[in-house]
Amino acid sequence: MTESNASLEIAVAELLAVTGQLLRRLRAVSNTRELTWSQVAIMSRLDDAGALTTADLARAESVKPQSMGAALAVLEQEGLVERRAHPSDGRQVLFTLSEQGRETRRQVGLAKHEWLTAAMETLNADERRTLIEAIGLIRRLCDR
Amino acid sequence: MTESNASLEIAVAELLAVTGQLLRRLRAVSNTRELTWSQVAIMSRLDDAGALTTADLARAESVKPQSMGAALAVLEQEGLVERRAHPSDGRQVLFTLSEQGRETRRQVGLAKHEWLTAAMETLNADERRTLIEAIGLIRRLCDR
DNA sequence: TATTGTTATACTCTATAACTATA
DNA sequence: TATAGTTATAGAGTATAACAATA
Repeated sequence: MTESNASLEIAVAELLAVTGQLLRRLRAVSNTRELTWSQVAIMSRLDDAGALTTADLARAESVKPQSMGAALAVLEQEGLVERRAHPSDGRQVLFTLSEQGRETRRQVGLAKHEWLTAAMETLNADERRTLIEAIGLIRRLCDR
Repeated sequence: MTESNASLEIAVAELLAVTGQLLRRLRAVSNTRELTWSQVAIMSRLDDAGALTTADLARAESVKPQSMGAALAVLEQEGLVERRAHPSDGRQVLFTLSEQGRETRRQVGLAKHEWLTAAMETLNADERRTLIEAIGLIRRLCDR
């Protein structure tokens, strides 16, 4: 029990460390001026879901609605997302990817993935399986 | 091959998505005013390594030396790290954790881990093993 | 000349607080 | 009253550019 707690604590510290490390590494290698990682994340959500409100996106990305509103305003100004009124609730605003947004996301998104794709190609089949399984686990932790 | 590339690309996208998600989730749950995640990361490095230069830390955390310098200046001002001259190279500056830094890191660090620790406790033994293995793999990707 | 670090400046991401409009 | 969104403001984290000191 003591031992298991200790190893759990180590695992927690390592997961935190490696998450930050991966994030900064990604920022360092992909310094394109075209789309930031946060923008890619938002656009991916919209591409998957079709249309989402500011609040939906904020919840999904674990940020405050005001923060998401600011991010969406930038994307809208750049013509990458479009807003339309909610059909039945006048308070809500629905966002979708614009055609240009879809195209930009496809091109820039892939370019931004390059480094990580190359890195993951160095893993063998077992290792990739482990990593993919772990991704599902982390997602579960986040959704708790 | 096409299939394997497609699944690799999906894995890349998912890893990126879940990394950002975990990061924002952590920021959202641990909004303590005491230490930021970046500060915890730097202090952990110093605790592990003993003494490191600005450039060492910048490399380790994949940020520019100027960025690391700014972060260290804040930590120093708060009495959490101490600087001393390099014994043989007058340009370099060595940083170590202060006694207060070590103590703060222990207390605040553990508090900041709480949410993730609780989340990881919901995983079974197999799942934890998978996650721990994946952490090592991601570290390898980052160090490439 | 190359390296280490500092200073000045700016941008991104996010937060909190106060407000408006709609339900 | 409660919810969705906006506006205003601030702080953390990082980057680039220009500089000084040392190797």
